Amino acid sequence: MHSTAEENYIKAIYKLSGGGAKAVSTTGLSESLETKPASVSDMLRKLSAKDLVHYVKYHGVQLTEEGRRVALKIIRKHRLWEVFLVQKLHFTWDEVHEVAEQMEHVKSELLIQRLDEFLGHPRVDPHGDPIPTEAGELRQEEQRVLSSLAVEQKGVVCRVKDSQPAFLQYLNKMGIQIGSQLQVVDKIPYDNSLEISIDKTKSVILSSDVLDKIFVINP
Amino acid sequence: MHSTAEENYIKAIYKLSGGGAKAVSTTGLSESLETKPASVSDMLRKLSAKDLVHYVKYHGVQLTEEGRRVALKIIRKHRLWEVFLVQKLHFTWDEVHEVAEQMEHVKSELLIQRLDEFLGHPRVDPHGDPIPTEAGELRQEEQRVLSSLAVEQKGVVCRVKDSQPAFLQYLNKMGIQIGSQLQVVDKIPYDNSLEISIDKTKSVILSSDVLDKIFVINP
DNA sequence: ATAAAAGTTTAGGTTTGCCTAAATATAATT
DNA sequence: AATTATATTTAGGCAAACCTAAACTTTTAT
Repeated sequence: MHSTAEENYIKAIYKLSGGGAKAVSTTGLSESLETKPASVSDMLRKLSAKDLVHYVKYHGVQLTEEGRRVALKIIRKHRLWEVFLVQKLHFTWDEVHEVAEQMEHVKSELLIQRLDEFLGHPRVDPHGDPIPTEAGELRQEEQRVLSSLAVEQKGVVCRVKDSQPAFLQYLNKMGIQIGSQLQVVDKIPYDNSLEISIDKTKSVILSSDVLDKIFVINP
Repeated sequence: MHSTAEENYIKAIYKLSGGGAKAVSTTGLSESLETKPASVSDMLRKLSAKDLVHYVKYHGVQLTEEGRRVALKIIRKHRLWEVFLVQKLHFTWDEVHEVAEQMEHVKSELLIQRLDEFLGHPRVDPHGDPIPTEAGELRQEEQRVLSSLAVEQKGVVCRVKDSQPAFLQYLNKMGIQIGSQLQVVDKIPYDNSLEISIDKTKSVILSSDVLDKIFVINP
């Protein structure tokens, strides 16, 4: 098994490299992890010995296939815990990160399987980022603007375009958050507003201004 | 804040001393923590410097008031997570410990507050052990053997004495688990068996053997 | 093309938490 | 009371993960 420190390096490399694609610099990592470059060099040598990264001195690191697998596992755990914290314990978006950062290192396959089940196999975290599958795949969902849905069509909120407090508060009042299950009930042709049902419980009318700012994926 | 290792020592001292009462030996701790006695001596010096324990060389340790406070906080976290794992994620009694052992070290006041709320402020963990309050108090519920209840009396199952699979499966079949609400319906003097109603729905006859292994607290 | 600047690695050191082996204190036995 | 046995501590080391300072590469700018 890997140490917490190792896991944090792997995760940081994954993020900085944009999913394991490009190589990452020592300084970049040291800034991201808030450690000194010398410490990073140290750790990269160790990770390289474990074949979690390809490391060429003075020329940066990249994740190996195995490293990428490990990264996705950690990210899966992190995002599932974020969903738990927001949906079940009513944390706000800004409160979750620090705690999820700790929970992601708890070791138990069964725990994550059961948590995933308990949460209803969510596909995005509270920030709208996709949750890797158990198999370690990061399926990129096709995102659509809510305004583009036809009557009867469904979608799960995955992203909002406007992050101003006023807008977020409005969504909150409506009962809409990332992960909410929406369905178009009716279309009002006069002003292109839509009647939307939220989580199969209540329904509201949203103006086309608002509809243009909400993105959904297929349920 | 305290390290995971420190927290584990504090918890072990608490447990071995029976709640912080008596002093605990180096060897006792080393066995309980699966480390060598020399390592324990080492750590005790450190904990003593932090005033978490009273440590007199060659004569054992005891928790200070502060140490006891810390211990109860950890135990509270551990037991709340156990409740979560069993009640929400459907872990079995034997699967919870290892995982709760890791989760108890996650640092966040808010997390524990919210978890407690989410679980409905449970008073005992899945093994029937009491959960310390947020204030750090261990209210000791009076536990009674089920066999000691008179006709009409009620109780909530808080623990069972026998943890062999056969017995647990039997209870499961009967529909009895920790938290079940029981009431004595009738007494059969011939063999001291009792007719017990379970969660106000059905009722069964339990032999005195079984009755002696089930403990309840006042509802 | 070469010197200066920036980035990276190595060398040597620290702390935490563990280890073994040796020394010392306490307890048990004769 | 003296000796043996057991428990505990001290001394010296090791690995992980960090640090600073110095050495070395690569890049940039003259």
